[in-house]
Formats: sequence, structure tokens, C-alpha cells
Amino acid sequence: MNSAPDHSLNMLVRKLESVAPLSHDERQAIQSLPVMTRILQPGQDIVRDGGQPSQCCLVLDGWTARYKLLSEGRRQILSFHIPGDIPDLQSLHLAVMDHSLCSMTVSTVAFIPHESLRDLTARFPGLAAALWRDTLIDAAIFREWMIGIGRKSAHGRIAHLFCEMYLKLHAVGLADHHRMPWPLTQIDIGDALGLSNVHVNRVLQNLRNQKLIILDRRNLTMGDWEGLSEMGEFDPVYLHLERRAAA
Amino acid sequence: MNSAPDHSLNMLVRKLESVAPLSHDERQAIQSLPVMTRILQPGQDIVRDGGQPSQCCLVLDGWTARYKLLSEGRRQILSFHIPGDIPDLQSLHLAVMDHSLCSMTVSTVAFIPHESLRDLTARFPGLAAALWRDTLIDAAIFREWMIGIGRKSAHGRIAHLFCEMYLKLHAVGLADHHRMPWPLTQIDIGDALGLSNVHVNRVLQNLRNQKLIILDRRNLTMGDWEGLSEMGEFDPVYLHLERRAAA
DNA sequence: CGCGACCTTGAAGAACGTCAATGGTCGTGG
DNA sequence: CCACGACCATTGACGTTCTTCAAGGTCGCG
Repeated sequence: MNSAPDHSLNMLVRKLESVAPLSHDERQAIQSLPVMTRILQPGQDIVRDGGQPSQCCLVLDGWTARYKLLSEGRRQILSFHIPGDIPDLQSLHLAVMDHSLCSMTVSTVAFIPHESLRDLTARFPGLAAALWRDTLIDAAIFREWMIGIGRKSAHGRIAHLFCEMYLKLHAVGLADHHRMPWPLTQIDIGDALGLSNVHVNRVLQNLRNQKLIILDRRNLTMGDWEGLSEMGEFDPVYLHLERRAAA
Repeated sequence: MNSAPDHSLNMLVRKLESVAPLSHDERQAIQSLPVMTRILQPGQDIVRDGGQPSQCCLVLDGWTARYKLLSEGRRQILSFHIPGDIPDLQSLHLAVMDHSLCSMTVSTVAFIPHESLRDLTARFPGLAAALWRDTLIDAAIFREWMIGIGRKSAHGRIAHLFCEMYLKLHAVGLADHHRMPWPLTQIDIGDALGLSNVHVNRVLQNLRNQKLIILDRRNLTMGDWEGLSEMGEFDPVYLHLERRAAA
């Protein structure tokens, strides 16, 4: 148990500041949240479907994913999360988990007790609004995925996922020059987009042949942003990344 | 403009009370929110993709839906909403709409200014939490739809939708005895579940032949709840309908 | 009566899934 | 250094679910 005021919470401060300016007190209150940090191996469950967690999980390093298992080994991945995200923030107000959360890579996560977060949101309505907003963006991303899975071709879905993850990573300084780390397997991509791994493989080869992407050694370079975002009908409005309007 | 304390806001009081007990002051504060009521014809847009609404919409009567249009006339319906829902509550914290909202039937809706809601949530953290929770359930339903569209057969998806809508309607007293109003066309169902209307038609016929449903004159009877929920792998946990634990 | 919206039906085809086998890569341990 | 195993990518053949297109048919309503 590590309750020292280390800098793991700076990540949260920066995240929330990216959408709304924080007062000194608010910043202070976040910094003094109790946290417990853990390092996870790939594929480890953090919270499980049906569980009733008493803490939230802030991702400090690595990729995590929410998913749900169905009969006969089918799996649907619901979202990918990168440093700065709180993938199970909904558990603050929904007692029982309706899906699982796991690490996709070696990850570092910080756990924050619900109790502390509830206290924080009661004392600072502005922070409550900021966290609420965060879960709303989450929901917007779910909607966008639904649109892809429901109405786009495999090519479109994959191109869209690349565009989305690039912008998310770029926003926290983890990608640049249309190049990003890509730790996901083709099975993972398929489970996220409702496709078989075989079909993902074929589409990826096709994208490579078209020079739209270069994908090797867990790194992805987008050779043609315009082409990919058109293919995926990608419009970043749903990510609600606008810089704060008021300084 | 109708700011009289009519009973349209009772619907909201009841909704929020179904998850958390409200204090007298909180109830009072809700009741005195300013509202403007409107009656809509089927298929009318309430808020449009790209818009920046300054009010939220409480459904008093009828069904509404959120949707997004893509190129070549493709449409993905993202959710259906029934009386008591606030389908665009996310606009309180996300300035620009990333999808549209429209009426599916003749509907009555009440508009509540963002300003008033923001004031309400700043004064009553408990109400903020209750509304927040409402948007979290929304997100849980998105996730569940994603699972269906991504990993279930057409039969499973349709059966699941029937189960979900029945429980939602039942919870607000609009359905009983496994019978409910069903105002949606087969095209609507297809656009919600990522299917063509032709295929929806064939699956519905099959469900009828199996005596799983009776569907006529915009009324749906579920002949075999067990069969349908098994077919749709339906587990209502994600609806988070649990009655309040504390009295 | 006629129109529009919806449902139904058939036939053909595309996109994607399943199954099964092969090969590549990487870390581990002998 | 090499052998091994685990996991992942790749390939081919084949099936199936679902889509598309096109043509009626039904029903309610002005």
C-alpha cells in the first residue's frame, strides 16, 4: 500500500485540466487522494464481470481493455484504454460490473478508493462535472464503435480504429508523426470490431498493399491519414478533444 | 413557454427516486425546474448531429431514438428511449452533438434548460450523482448493444432487444404480462441492430413460427420469455434496475 | 379510389466466418 | 548456442449468414 503523494496523480490532474481549468484547491484535493499502485502482466484481469469493486483504476502506463465473454468462447472487447484513462469510473455509481477489465500489455495502474472519489465529488462539484464528462466521452466512443460494427465494412472499422487510437495517444503525447505503438494482436482487433482474426489478417494485408499503413514489430505508421479517415468515415467530433475554450 | 409547476416533472422525480431516495429539498428543487413542453409527430428531429443544444429533453410520452447517418443512406440507431428518459442528458457536459435525436412515435417531451440543470447539480451533489448514474446506465446499454451487434446472430440480437425493451417498459409501468406496445418498423429494428430490413423480416417470421412472439397491430407479446432470453443471451444486470437497497 | 408506408417473397451474390494446416518470432532453459 | 514451446501471423478451401435487388402484396388513410 503506497499512499505517498507521488506523481501518479499528476496524470489525473493533467487529464482533467485538459477539459476544464482546475482551481488550486481542486488540484490539491486530487493530489492528496490515496492511491495504491500495481504493475500488471499482459492479460491479467483487473476487475471481473459481476464483481463489486470498491475502487477505481487509473491507468498510468500500458494499454487496458474492457470486454465481455459470451458462450462458446466468443469475446467482445468494448474499449481500449491508455494512460490517463479511468476505465472503470462507472463503478463509482453502478455497484456491480457488467463486464470485465484487463491489461493488454504490461501496465501500471493506480487504484483510488470509491470512498475518496465520492468525497471528492461531493466537495468539488467542478471535479464531479469533469469526471462525469469523462464517462460521457466514454459513452460517445461506445456509440461510435456501435456505428462501425453495425454499419461499416471491415476495412472501414479497422481504419477507424487506427484513427481513433492515434488521436487518443497523440492527445497524451504517446504518438506523433502518424506513428504509434500497436500492442494489439489481430485477434484483439477482431474481438473489438466484431470480426474473425482471419478476416482481420486479410484486411490488414490489403491495407499494407495499398500503402495505407506500415505495421511491424508492434508499431503502426499511418501512411495516408486522409485515405484512412475517409475509409473509416472518421470524424473526430465524438472524441470531444476540443481544447478548453476559456483560458 | 410553460413554466407552471405542472406534473411533467413528477416523471423525473419518480425516475430518480427509483435509484436513490430524494430529500424534500431535492424533490422541491426538481419540481421547480422550468420546463417547456412540446408535442412531436413521428420522425421529427429533436436535436441534430452537430448541434449545440442549450437544453435537455425529458420524454413524457412516446418513443424516441438516437441515431447517426452515414454515407449512402446508411443509418445506425444508437438507442431507444421511453417516458422518463432524458436521451440527450450528455449534452449537459458535451457541447456539440455527435449524433441526432428524433421521435419514433407521436411524442410529448419537456425541455429543461442546461443552465437550470447545472445549477441544480451544483446545489445538490446527490442529484448530480443520480443524473450521472443515469448516463452511466445509458453507456451500459450501449455496451450491451455493441456485444450484440458484434458477436450475436440476428436471432440473438432481436430476441435481446425484445427482452431489453420489455424490462425498460415494465419498470415504468408501460408493459405487463409479457406484452408491450411495439411501434417500431422492421427497418427501425434493422437500423438498430445492424441488419437489413429483409433479414429482420425473415427472422421475425421465424420467431413467430416458433411461437416465441406474437406481433400484430403494433403490439408484441412474448410467448416464451425463457426461450427469448436464452436465445439473446439476455442478462439484465446491465440495466442496473435493482431497487434501492436502503429504504 | 389511390397513394404511401410497410411487409413479404424469391433469387443471386458478397462479405465474412470456420476449419485446418503451415510458418514466423521470441523468450526460455538446457 | 541451440532446441523447444507458446503465441501469433498467414494461407487455402469451403460454408454460411446476411445483403442487395426487384417485385408484389397489404393496410390505413385522405
